[in-house]
Amino acid sequence: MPELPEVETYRRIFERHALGKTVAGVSVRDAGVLDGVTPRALAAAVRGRRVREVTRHGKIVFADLSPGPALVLRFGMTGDLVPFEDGAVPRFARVLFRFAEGGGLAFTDMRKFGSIGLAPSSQAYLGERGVGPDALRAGAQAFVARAAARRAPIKAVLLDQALLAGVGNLYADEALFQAGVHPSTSAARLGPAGLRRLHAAVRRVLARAVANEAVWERLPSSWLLPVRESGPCPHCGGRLRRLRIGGRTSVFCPERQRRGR
DNA sequence: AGGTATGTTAATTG
DNA sequence: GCAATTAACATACC
Repeated sequence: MPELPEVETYRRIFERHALGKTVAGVSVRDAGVLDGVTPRALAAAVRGRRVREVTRHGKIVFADLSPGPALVLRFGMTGDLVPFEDGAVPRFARVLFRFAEGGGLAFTDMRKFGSIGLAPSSQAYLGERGVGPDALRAGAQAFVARAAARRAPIKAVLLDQALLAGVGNLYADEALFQAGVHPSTSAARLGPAGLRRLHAAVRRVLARAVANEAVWERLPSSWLLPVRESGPCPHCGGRLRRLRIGGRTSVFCPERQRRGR
C-alpha cells in the first residue's frame, strides 16, 4: 500500500530493524524485482556493510551504506517491508536481508512492480531519474510555476513524480477533495492561487497521514479516503462519482468539486 | 469470467 | 521536440 505516507512507515521499519547493523547476507528469491543488478552483484555490494542512514524521497527508500553504494527500494503497488525471524519467511517475499546482529527484513511484493537496486548515492539516483522534490519538503513556488504550464488534468499532473514526488492516486484524490477541485480541471486553468491552495492541501493531507502512520482507520472521518470505495460523501452525503483520468480511477464528489474544465 | 488494484515507463499520438 | 495519453508489466481478489 505504498504512497508517500506508507513509504515513510516502511522507512521507519527499515530504520528500526537495520540502522547501525551490518548486512550479513542477501537472499534473492525472485530476481525479477532486481533493477540493474544481478543477485550476485547485489550481495557482493551489500554484504559486510553497515547501514548508516535510512532516508525517503517521495515513494523511494534509500539505505545508505557509505562507504559503499545506497540501496534503493521501490515498492510499486504491493511492496512492503516485513521483519522476520529465520524460518518464518513472509508470503510474497522476493528479497531477504539478514543482519549480523540478528533479525531480518523481507522485501515482499505480490505483483512485483517494485524493485531493489543500487546507486552511488540517493542524490545521484534522483538526479538521473529526474525525480522532483519530495512532496512534504517542497515549497509551493516551483510546483505552482511548473503546474501552471501544463494543460493536462490536474489529477494527472499531481501524479507526475517529476513535479512533486510522493503523491499517488489515493492521496491525490484526497487533496483534490479537500481543496474542492474537480480532478479533470486543466492544471493551467486553476491559476497560481488555485494551485497554491491545492499544494497546501497536498501537504496537509500527507503530513496528517504520516502523523497517523498511514493507518486509514485513524484518519479523520471527514476525509474521502475511508469511504472511497463505498460510502457517500462525508460532507454532503451525496453519491461519489468516478472517472478514468490518465489511466487511473479518480473518485470525487460532484457537489463539492465542481467541474472547471 | 471479467474487471479492478496504493506505480512506473516505454511506446504512441497529437 | 515536447506534452499528453495509453498500453504493458505480474498477480490476487471480489
